[in-house]
Amino acid sequence: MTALPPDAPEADETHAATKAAVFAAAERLFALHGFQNVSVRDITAAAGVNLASVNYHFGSKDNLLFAIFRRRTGELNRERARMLHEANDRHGGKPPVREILEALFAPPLRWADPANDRRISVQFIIRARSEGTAEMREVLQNDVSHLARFAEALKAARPDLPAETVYWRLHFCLGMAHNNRFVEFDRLHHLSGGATREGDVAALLARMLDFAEAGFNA
Amino acid sequence: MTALPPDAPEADETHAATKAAVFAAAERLFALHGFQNVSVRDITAAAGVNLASVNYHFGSKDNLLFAIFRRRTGELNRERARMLHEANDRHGGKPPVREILEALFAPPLRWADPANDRRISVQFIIRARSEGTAEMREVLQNDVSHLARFAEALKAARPDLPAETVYWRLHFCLGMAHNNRFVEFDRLHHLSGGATREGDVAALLARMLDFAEAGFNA
DNA sequence: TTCGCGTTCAAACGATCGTTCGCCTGAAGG
DNA sequence: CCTTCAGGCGAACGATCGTTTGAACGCGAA
Repeated sequence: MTALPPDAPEADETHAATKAAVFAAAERLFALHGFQNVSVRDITAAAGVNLASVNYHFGSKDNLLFAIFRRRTGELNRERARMLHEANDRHGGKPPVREILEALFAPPLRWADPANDRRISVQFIIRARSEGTAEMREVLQNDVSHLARFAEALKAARPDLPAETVYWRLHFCLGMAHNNRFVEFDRLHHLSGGATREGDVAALLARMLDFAEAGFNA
Repeated sequence: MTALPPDAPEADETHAATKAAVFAAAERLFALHGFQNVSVRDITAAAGVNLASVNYHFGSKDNLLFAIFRRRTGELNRERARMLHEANDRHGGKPPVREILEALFAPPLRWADPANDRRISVQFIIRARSEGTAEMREVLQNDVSHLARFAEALKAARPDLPAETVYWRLHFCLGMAHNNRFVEFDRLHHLSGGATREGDVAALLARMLDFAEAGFNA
């Protein structure tokens, strides 16, 4: 019997608590230990469900990772686009550089707040970007079309800059954003002798915007 | 076997060509596909040696990764320290921010030059930072003491800035440096429609320094 | 009740992994 | 000559992996 799992496309709000438990446990374990270092048995054990649940509800371990990545990146991109849209409305379609970069930096930073239950999702996304399988590059292509709106907004905010300069500086900003991992925070905390704390996300956002805005307007 | 002139820059005690072949093949495969995605059989097949060679010459697969990481990070840190030392000599012990950051950015960028045979080593280091095992954190601790010299130099160049601000901005600069992966370059190239090329490392270094210097002096 | 169906369960399968074992080669040293 | 031994070789071991199987369970509908 080739029983295919009932794959509801987006609104998979089925009554199966097992699927949600697997999803949550997998996201957490992947974010903490990496995709390859977490086995299906680890996931199902942490979720308190049967071993076969992963393949039943998601088809395969790769599909599970893909499903988590697709949902979280979709949520993140939507929130970024919403903030960019609001900045457009506030400034008649031509927001300044700082507010464009704020729409890029603020969503993942707010998620990374220790009081936010999405804190683990940011770590998952950042880690998935590094260990991305070839299957996830198609989502990254969609991510490119999403970033294009930020590039256009930045080019409109600084029409005097060459386009390739805008692209490179957007690349530098993305590097800053993707570097906000637990490991890097720990190293920074150890380097500074405890002077730096990432707990205050509002202060960290201001620091990032100060740095990135000045760099972009160099 | 008589001691033949070691054209390979490895400073190993043995004269076994097999060990060097394993080292080179493993570094290349790890950099391209990641640590977990490369098996010992892949390495030995690419090196044209026997399967048992890895465990004979390096003890284990983890030790092999560790040996490559230790050598490459040592070389990179030494070159960075040398450039920082030269900048100190040029400016009487108080070099400006831009030259400090150049000592941080230039070595891995020069290695990443397409004409440089160390190009793959930079990709290995960057990838190893992301997938680092717990065994490699001790090397990262040594890396912290290495970065401390850059932090001190930056604090001396900008004594008006709070120390924690210097640490955070150094963290941002490291994020910029660690983001120079093939995947990110490809995405940037695709986003800009081909307007950005990373081939000219001198131009890229200038772009990074323009951005980072302005951000640091914000 | 009986049936159908979605879901969960224990158990195993086949593949791949890192590692180890025993044996063979070939040159150095007496 | 024989001995020694580091290095290379094929073959296998034990473990773990993702996945599949077939039966059992729970429950609404007929």
